[in-house]
Amino acid sequence: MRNRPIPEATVARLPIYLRSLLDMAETTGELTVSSEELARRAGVNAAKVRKDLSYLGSYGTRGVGYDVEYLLYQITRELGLTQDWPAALVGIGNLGRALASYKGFSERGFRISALFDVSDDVVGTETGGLTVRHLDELKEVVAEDNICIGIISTPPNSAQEVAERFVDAGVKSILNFAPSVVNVPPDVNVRKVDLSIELQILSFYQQRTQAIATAREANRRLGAQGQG
Amino acid sequence: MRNRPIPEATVARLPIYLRSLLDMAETTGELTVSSEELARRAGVNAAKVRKDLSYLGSYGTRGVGYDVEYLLYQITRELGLTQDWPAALVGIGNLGRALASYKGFSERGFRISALFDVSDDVVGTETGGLTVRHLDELKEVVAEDNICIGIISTPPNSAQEVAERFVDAGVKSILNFAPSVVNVPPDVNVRKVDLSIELQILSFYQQRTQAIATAREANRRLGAQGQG
DNA sequence: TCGTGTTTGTGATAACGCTCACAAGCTCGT
DNA sequence: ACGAGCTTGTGAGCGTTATCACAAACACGA
Repeated sequence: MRNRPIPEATVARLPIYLRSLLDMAETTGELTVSSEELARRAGVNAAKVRKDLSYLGSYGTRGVGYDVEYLLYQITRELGLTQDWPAALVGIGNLGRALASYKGFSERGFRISALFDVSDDVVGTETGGLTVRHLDELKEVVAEDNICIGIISTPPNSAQEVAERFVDAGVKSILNFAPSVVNVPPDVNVRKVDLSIELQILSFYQQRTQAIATAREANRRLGAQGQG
Repeated sequence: MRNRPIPEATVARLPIYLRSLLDMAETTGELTVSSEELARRAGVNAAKVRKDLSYLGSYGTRGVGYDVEYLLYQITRELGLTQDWPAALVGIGNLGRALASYKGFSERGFRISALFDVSDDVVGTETGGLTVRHLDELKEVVAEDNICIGIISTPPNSAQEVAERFVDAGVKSILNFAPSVVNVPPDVNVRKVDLSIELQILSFYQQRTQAIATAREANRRLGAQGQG
C-alpha cells in the first residue's frame, strides 16, 4: 500500500487535512487526533481520512490516533511545502492585485516574486511591495528568480498566449484564473480556478430545488382542488 | 437516458461548454458544431461531450453536429441562467472588492446586489457602485432583494458564522472563498473556491517531477562512475 | 498478565465516471 | 433512389473513488 502512487483525489484532500491540523495545533492543546475528529473538521468521511493517510505511511497509532505535529510534518513534506516555490503573476487587474496581496499564499509558503502586465497604465506601478514589469521580461525574470509556478489572471483572450510564454520560459506548473481553457504540452501541469463556474453549478442545483418546490406546490393545489 | 438525473461531473462541465459555445458564436460564423470541435475548445474528450449533452436530450443531428444557438439556449436553460440570481457578498477585503467588481459574474447573469462587512472602516464605503452595509442588516436585505446566493470572502475564522447567518436568512446556495470548511444543513448547497489549495496541489506534482529528475540525474552519475 | 475499550489499516464491494467502439441516422451528390 | 461519408447516441468494459466492515494493534486498569 505504501509504495502505491497517491491517487489524485487524495492529493486534492491533503491540503484540507493540513489546514485542519494547523487550525487544531493553534487552537486546541491536543497532541493527537483521531480520524473521526479530523474527518469532522475537514468535512469528510472518517474512513476516507484513514485511507488517504495510509497512502503516506502508517503514521497513526491504533487505539490512540495520529500525532498532530508528526502528521503535519509528513503532509507538509509530501505536498512539497518544506521548500518555497517562487511564483510569477501575470495580469494586474482587480483580481490580479487581490491575488498579489492575498495572505493565504504567503502563509502557505508561496511567494509571489514578480508581477507582469502589458498595459502601460500598470507597468511600473507598485502592488504589494512589487513593481509591475512588462510581460516581455518574463523569460529573463523566470530564469533569474528561479520561478517554478505561473499564475494567470488576465482577461480570457490573453490567457493562452501568457501560458505559452510561461511554457517557453520553462515553467512547468500553471494556475489559471482566467475563464478560458489553455492548452499546454503534456509535461506542464495546469490547474484552473474559475470563479463563475462555481456560481453556475450552484445555479443549476438552486433551480432544481426551486423547480421541485414549485412542482410540489402545484401538485398540492391540484390535490386540494380534486378534494374540494 | 433522457430522464436520468444529470451526473455531477456533467453539471460541472456544462459551464465550460457554455463558454466555448459563446466564444464560437462570437468569433466564428459557424451555425453548427461537432462534438469533436467542441471537445477541442473545451479541452475534453469528444465522447465525453456527446455523453454529457445526451443527458440534456437529443439536440444533435447525426452527420451534421449540434446547432450552436439551440445548444446555447438548452445549456443556459438547464443551468438556470435564463433567470438572474441576485447574490450577496460578505467580507469586503482585497478579494471581496475584486469579486464585487468582477466582470465575469455579471457577464454570466449573476448580479451582486448587496455588500456586507462588520468593520467600521469599510461599512458605508462604496465599491462597484454599491454601498457596503453592516452584516446585521443581512437577513432584512436578503428578504427585500430576494437574494438566492451568498458569497463569503471573509477571513477563515468568520466564515462559519457568516454561513450560519446566510442559512438563517433562508439562502440555500453558498459560495465560499474563505479557506475554511463550513458546515450547513443538508438542504443548503455550499461550494468552495480555495485559491491556495490549487497551488498546493501544483506543488505536489512539481515536487514529484523534480524528485524524479533528481533521481535520474543521480542514477546517471552513478552509472558514469561505475563505468569510468 | 490479561481483559476491555478504543482506533487504525485495509480487504471487499459498491458507486461513479471515463473511454471505446459501433450501429443508427443524417446529408449530399449522382 | 441510392450509396458514400459523416456524426451522433449509447451499450459495454474498465479504471478510479467512496464506503463498509472488521481484524490487528495499542493503552490502561485491575
